[in-house]
Order: sequence, then C-alpha cells, then structure tokens
Amino acid sequence: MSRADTSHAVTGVQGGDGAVAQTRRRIMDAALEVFLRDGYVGAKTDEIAAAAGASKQTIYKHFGRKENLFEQIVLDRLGGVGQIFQDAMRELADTSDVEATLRAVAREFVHTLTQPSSLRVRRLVIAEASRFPSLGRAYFEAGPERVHAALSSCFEQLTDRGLLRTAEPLLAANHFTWLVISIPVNKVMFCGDDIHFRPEELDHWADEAVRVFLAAYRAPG
Amino acid sequence: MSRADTSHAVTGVQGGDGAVAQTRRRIMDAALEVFLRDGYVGAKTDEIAAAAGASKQTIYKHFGRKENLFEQIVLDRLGGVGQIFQDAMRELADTSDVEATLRAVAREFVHTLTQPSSLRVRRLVIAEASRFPSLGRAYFEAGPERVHAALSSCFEQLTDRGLLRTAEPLLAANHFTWLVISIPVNKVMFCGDDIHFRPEELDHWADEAVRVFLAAYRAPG
DNA sequence: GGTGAACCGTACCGTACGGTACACCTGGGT
DNA sequence: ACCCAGGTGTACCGTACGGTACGGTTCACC
Repeated sequence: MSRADTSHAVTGVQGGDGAVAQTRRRIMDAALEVFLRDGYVGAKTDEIAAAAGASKQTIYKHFGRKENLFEQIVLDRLGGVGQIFQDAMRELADTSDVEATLRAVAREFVHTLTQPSSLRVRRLVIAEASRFPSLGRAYFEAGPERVHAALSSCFEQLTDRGLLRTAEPLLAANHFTWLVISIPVNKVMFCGDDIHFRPEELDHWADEAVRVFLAAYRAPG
Repeated sequence: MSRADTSHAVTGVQGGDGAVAQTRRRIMDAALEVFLRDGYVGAKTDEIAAAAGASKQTIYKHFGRKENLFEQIVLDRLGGVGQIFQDAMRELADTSDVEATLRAVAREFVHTLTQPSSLRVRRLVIAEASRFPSLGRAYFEAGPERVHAALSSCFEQLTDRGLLRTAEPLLAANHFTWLVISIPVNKVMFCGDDIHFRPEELDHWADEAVRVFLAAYRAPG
C-alpha cells in the first residue's frame, strides 16, 4: 500500500494518455473493428491481437476474458450516443419557428444515425442481444430511449407554449424519430452497411418526415 | 431414366408428405429452433440432430453443409411473409372507408409482426446479414419491400379515386409501415424476444399511426 | 547498472465442433 | 425371400480457437 502512489501507478480503468491507457485504447479500437466485422463468436482473439499490434497476453492482462472485452467496448461506444443531440434539443425547446428547427433536428438525426460507425454498432448489439441481454437493454436505454425522453420533454414544452399539440408526447417522440430514420436504418440492417445514401436523399426523407409529423401534431389555428 | 418414375422417386426438393419429406421437415424445424436460439455460429449440428431426433448423417445427406441448411431454412420462412397481407391489401384498394380499412390493416400488421416467430427470424437475419449478404437482401425484398410495393400501389389507386393524396406513394407506404410497427419491433430487437405487448397497447399504436398517417395523407376537402 | 512494469512472440493445452466413415437396422416393393 | 433406400449410432479426424505459460525485450526511473 505504501508504495502504490508512484506516478504511473495511478492508471486506473478510466482513460488517460499514459502508455498503458494508450495500449488499452489500441486494443479496444482493434477489437471493435474485428467484432463489428465478424460478430462476437466469429471474432478471434488472435486476430484482435494482430490488428491491435499487441500480444494476446496483453489483451488478457487488460480484460481477463473475451466477454469482458466485448462488453467494455460496446459500453464505451454508448456514452456519446444519446449525448449528441442534446444541443439540438435545447434549441428545439426554445424555438419559435418549430418547423425550421424540427427540420434541422431531423436532418441531423438522419445524417448522424446513418453513419456506418453508428449502424454497425447497432447491428452488432442486435445480433448479440440474446447472448448479452443486459448490453442490449443498456444500448436501448442509452440510445433510443434517452433520445425519446428528451424529445418528449421538448414536445411537452412546445405544446404548453401552444406551438404543438401532442396529447402523448412520448408517443409523438417515437413517431418523429422513426419517421425520420426508419427507412435508411432498416435498409442497412438487412442489406449490409456498405450501402450509402445520397445527402439529398437523406434530406428529403428528413423533410418529408417533418411534414408528416407536423400535419399530425401541429397546433391548430 | 426408365426406372426413375416409381412412386417414391418423385420426392424432389419441394415439399410433399413422403417419409423423406417428413424427415426433411423435422430437421428443418429443429434447426430453425436451434439457429434462432443460438445464432448461426453458436448452433451446433449435434444439437440440431438431437433436437430433430435424427442422426447427423441424415442431416448431411440432405443438406450437405451447415451453411446450406441455414439458407434453406430462412428462405423457407420467407415464402409466406409478404403473402400474408395480400388479402388486406386487396380490400384496402377497393374500400370507400379508408380510415376504417387502414385501421384494420394497421392492426393486422402490428399483431402479426410482433409475433415472436416473426421477430426472432428478423433478428437472426439481421445478425447474420454480414455472413449471408444475399440472404439479408432476399429477406428484405420478400418482406418489407414487397409489402411497401403492394401498399404503394393501393395508395396510388386511392389517390386516383380522390380518397388520399400521396405525391410519393412508395414513401407514403414506408411512412405507414414504420409508423405502425417501429415501436414494438425496435424494442424487441434490443431487449429480447420474450417481451410481450398487451393487445390494447398494440391496437393503440396502430390507431395512432393511422391517425398520424391520415393527417398527412388524407385528401383535402 | 540495477530493478521492475509493461509488453512481445511463440509454443502449448484442452476442448469443442464441422464433417466423415463405417457398421448396423428396418420396412416397403418385387 | 431378398433387396435396398433411407435412417441410426458411434467412433473418429482435423482443425480452430480461448486461454495460459514462459522466456525474452524495452524503457522509465532510481
């Protein structure tokens, strides 16, 4: 205990940029790549080691078991997901031009969520949801549910201000989100993540989603 | 050739109820069960054999390779998927009470597609879409795309008859479908297929989806 | 120049699993 | 009475892969 607090003994689990943390990052990045490509069972630890430019020993030193490595990686990716749209949300709650702001939010949604990096993780989590049930739920809560909750509260405020009429804000939030992203997301789920959409296409879907949404939820008058 | 047409030599690849076909069915049913539970890689041929009450020999006699068995099974499940709603569609195209008929269609959609048997196959296909790309596309074409195409043609007719106003019928079909089923389907994708929804809940989602859809696509006047 | 932490490379172990070989059984057709 | 296609059961092979052991190397710090 008395000799534990030397300068480099502090490297705990959370990030940093010490040599250890760097190695850990390299491993996690490589592992994510391999897991995304081959799935949990298909991914070979030897391959992860090779891709990371690290030795298998080091991986097992850091993560103990393959399962553990997998969970760490997915949880690591989870942090930012729901956070991205927080800014757009704040703007939405305070706006006076609901249509324009909603359109901006929709476009940001559809562009961000159709990024391969996002879709491939989604695919992976769905694929392994029965092997890692808690991970599936964690993803759903940190992703879709968080976004829906935030949107819902926005809609509630806009309804109070007389700009929308959402009797069930959470349902409205679901309608909005899925209207915006269902088309590209579902296509990619089945047809592989190497499909790319034209920006105009994405924008058009976003705009039409907003049109439908507002037709149903705009305040009368 | 001359001795090929005895009574039991006719049992080809397609179904029948000869002893051979029965064995084949038993294997396919058991295999589906195991694949759904454990995924492609996780499923063990020994286990499939045990579940089918058949010998591994017989399986390999019938299907040659594990990959083959897997593909056969999924393709087998594909046939009926898009076909189910054909009746509802026909009714929809001819109806005069769009709202009522649409509501009926929506309810049938949401109840049918939230059946575990449907959702688990969907999960499986998504999970293995990178290992079996052609299978993913086949599923998408036989399932969602076929339904969208049929719906789209209905909407087109209803638009011609002045009952709807769908400038882009295919887009409208997408909006309709995803409005109806996105909520339960996405929840199950992440949170496991043992989640069950209350019928009233499903009906409510269907009705609200129709409400939103009609707000955007009902013909004016 | 000594010490120890982090890491590398390789070899290795145990086991699991896809696929095959082989010997045997069974029941309908002739 | 015999045949034989379809099926069973078991044993087996080869290989792949998770995980470990071990010896060697680098590098920071004292």
